[in-house]
Amino acid sequence: MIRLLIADDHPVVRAGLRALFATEPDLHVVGEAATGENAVEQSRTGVDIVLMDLQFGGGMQGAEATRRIREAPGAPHVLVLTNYDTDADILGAVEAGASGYLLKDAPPVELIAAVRSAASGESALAPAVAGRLEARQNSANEALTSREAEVLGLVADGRSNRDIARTLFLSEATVKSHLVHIFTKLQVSSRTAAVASARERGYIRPA
Amino acid sequence: MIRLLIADDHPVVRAGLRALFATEPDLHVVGEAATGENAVEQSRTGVDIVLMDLQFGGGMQGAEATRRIREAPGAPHVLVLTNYDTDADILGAVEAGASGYLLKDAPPVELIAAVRSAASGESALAPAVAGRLEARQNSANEALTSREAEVLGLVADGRSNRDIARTLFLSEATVKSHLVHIFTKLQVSSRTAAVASARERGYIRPA
DNA sequence: GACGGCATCCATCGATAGTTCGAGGTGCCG
DNA sequence: CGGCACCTCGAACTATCGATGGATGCCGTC
Repeated sequence: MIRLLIADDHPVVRAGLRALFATEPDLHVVGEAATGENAVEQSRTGVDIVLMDLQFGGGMQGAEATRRIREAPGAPHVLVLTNYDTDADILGAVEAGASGYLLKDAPPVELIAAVRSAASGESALAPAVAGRLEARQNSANEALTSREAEVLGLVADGRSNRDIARTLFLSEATVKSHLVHIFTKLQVSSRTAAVASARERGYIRPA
Repeated sequence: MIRLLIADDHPVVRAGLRALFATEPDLHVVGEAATGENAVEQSRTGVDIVLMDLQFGGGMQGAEATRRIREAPGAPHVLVLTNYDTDADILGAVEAGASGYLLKDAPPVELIAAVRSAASGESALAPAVAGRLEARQNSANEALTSREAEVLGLVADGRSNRDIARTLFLSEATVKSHLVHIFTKLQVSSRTAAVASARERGYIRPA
């Protein structure tokens, strides 16, 4: 018997997961949480698996909640279930101690299988997700330095090179220099393409 | 008796909606569609309300599907049910002929109420959404034309003016002209700033 | 039908961004 | 200490962008 805790701020999604697991005799949904804080609390009450959404309307986010849940001794496994497969999200979740990462549009069969493997201690990464993680490892050399990320962040806000230079107390030449490195690492050739690429890869917050 | 068609590419969400409406004796889910195309087909089979997601994994998107559904004589009402409340999405859905616009994190009660009002021909906009629409009307002077939005979308993907020109079969000069109008309306002075501003205002998809 | 308003289209020219070299300074690590 | 990675800057050059100004056609109004 596997006891499940569902943590998602969407009532509809919670109902869907509940309905889905109702068809499996050995899976029992023993709790629902609509916030990250609530999920952490309920995870202490004797559950085997936490199904965790990464996005919550407000307050603690899924990654942080996952970290807190995993801190406790004998903590349940956390299976992250989210909409997006951006690298930043995935990496954040895995670093926080998630045993698996699934997308919400995954077929039910896959979802149920993932719960069972997580319960037996195995890692369960959706194939598409696993591929991305691997790709990221292979191209880890193209990670931006903190200074480059800082510059890129300002570029994403629509600031000009001169403007960025003044903000960071640099010469315009230095800003351009950083940009050249950014372009190379992201394999693009303009600032707007760099921003687009960075968004895709999850280097920049979506909104 | 109200017959419902659920159109969403997430199995979990479909199950959740089904479970949710199962508690209401007068609401009957008579079909599910996982694609926009499928939703259009099934809408002809005698349903009263279509619950439509805007985002689909591939193929026809929700707005286009809504438009096609509403084209038919005696077409069912379409209730858009989505994750985001960006202006672009809302306006697109309403223009396509949606009777209502709800967010997926809305409480079930609100959702069920919306279905009933839509069935009786009323318009059902979530309060938060209605506010945004009104705000948009007030500042309607800065609304982008469809051509401008098209250009801006390509700019946000990091494409160059020449590239955009070729894609839209225009001269580069025309693309620049559209950009000038976009800049004026958004009160910015560079393409990256335009993209940043458009994101803030919800003219562009978050991810 | 003359009119203004608007969306779409185009061309020229100064301003900005990006390239390509160069180089000096720092801090870290084996 | 000698590499190495990172941050910093300059200067000259080219490509692209953005500003300015003008053209067309469509639509609704009076």
